[in-house]
Amino acid sequence: MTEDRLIDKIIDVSLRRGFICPTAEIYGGAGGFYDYGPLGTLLKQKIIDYWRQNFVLDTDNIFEVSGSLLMPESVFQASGHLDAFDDPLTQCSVCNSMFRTDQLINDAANISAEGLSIEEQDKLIQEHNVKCPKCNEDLSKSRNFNLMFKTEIGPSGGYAGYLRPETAQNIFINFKRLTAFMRNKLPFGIAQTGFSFRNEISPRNFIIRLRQFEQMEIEMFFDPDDKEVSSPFEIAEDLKINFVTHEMQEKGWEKPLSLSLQEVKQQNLVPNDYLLYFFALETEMLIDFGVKQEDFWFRHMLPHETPHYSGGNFDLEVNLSVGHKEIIGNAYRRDYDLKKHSKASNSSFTIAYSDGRKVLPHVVEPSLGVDRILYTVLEKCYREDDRGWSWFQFPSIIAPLEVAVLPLMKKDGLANLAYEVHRELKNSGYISFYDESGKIGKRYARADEIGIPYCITIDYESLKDSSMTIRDRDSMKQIRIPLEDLDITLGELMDSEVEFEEYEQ
RNA sequence: GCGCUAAUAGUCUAGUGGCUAUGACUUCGGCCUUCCAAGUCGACGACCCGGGUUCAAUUCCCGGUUGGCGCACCA
Repeated sequence: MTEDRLIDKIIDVSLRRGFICPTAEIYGGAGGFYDYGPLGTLLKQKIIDYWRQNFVLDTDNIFEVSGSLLMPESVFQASGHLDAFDDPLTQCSVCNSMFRTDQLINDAANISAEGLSIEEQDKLIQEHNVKCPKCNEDLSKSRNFNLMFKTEIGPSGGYAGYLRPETAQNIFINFKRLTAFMRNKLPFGIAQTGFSFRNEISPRNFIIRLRQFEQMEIEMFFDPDDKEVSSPFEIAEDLKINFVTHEMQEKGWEKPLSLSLQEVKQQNLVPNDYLLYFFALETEMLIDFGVKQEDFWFRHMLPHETPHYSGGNFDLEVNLSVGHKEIIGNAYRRDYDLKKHSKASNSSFTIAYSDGRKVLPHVVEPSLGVDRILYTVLEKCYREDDRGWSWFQFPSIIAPLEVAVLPLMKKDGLANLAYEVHRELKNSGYISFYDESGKIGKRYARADEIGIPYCITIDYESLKDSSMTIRDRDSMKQIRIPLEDLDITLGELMDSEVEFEEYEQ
């Protein structure tokens, strides 16, 4: 058991306790698709709620929208996804290795095959006698592999549609409506959460690489001449973040730099201050979710890792048991998307100032992977002892179930009173769970395993004076409080306004 | 997508060309029980899918699906 990899333990408890399971499992499943069960859904909802509150609602100039998952081909023609996601692949006839045709041509003949048709590319392979780089044998005819899911809209069949490969495009194509709503004033942000789809060649690692995944994104539009954030966006200059520069990657690095946002700014490590604004929110979010700061960093992506139009991409990477994984991408997309859609749709996306100056906004995009963040939380909150028992040390703010109400025993009216308390907690808005089966110790363990932070126990003293105990998951200690204080005390504990130890006397 | 490998209750696992396919834990019900999974009685629950060989396939063969590892891919 202890030899198991951490991810296997996470999968095991996910299946057993209703967090996550494979989609269509009884029919053999489908690679890259997972369903969220009761606890997984609650946990995911809490993650999204946190993002909505802290990234969107707490800021004046950011609003959330909700766009279609399926959109017509013209959108992706304009966005570039149809070309960029459509890779011609060729295969060696002997060793069966797969290669991207355009890259082979580029490597072997030093010709850019970008934009050429698949037939033209195969012709170039023949003309230049390009062979398999591994075993020098003949290559098969190329075939296209498109990472987007295609379907048809309507009954006639002539109107192609695609599932969106990122949430962002909804926002760019609605830009005129959105600027009107924002009364043509920069800066502003448009947020969106929802599913995106990519037909990945090889999904791996549970919910780390999925074919259907959920994103939380903001497109932050600003005047490119105005690199510093303006009100109401303020930067927590003293906040320290972990950062990996281009230079460090060239030399080889072991530990990221710990820099204050002010230092990052002074050293010109990022192209604009909006990135810093989101670095701060992302760092605070992960810490609030129970991830230690030493376990994640922002890495300035190398030029070959970013699209040509990027003004700089900064991945938030986490040190997970399955390797260093990107769970958040911060992309400075400049005006690439607006420019493309403006041209393709023949509409103007510029914003005019009163002095007559016109500007096409630039955009910074913090793109948060919900599933990857959720997996990170599961892994970083997972605890086990030498008996092999495990539990999740979820911070209250994301615990799927917030409180369990347990009668010490079922008999003597303890169960009835406990159930009443449970109903009252539900009425007060807590996500409360009632459990009366078996023994009290077993029920504590069951509650711990799924990370319930507090258990309310109803005992014989409760029958006399309506008092009850609150048990803290992490210390296993208990305090006794009167019924009338339960709501407030629990609320203070959940909000971390008061530490559990302070209630002990 | 390629190569290697695996697939038996919710989880982990034993085993077999042939009666009714092990065991543990979990779950549910009962008894016991005045605070941290270990007492007791009982119950539910499985051979990944399709084809082939065979009198008979969970077992052997072929194909597929899914997972793991490696390669490739990841604008």
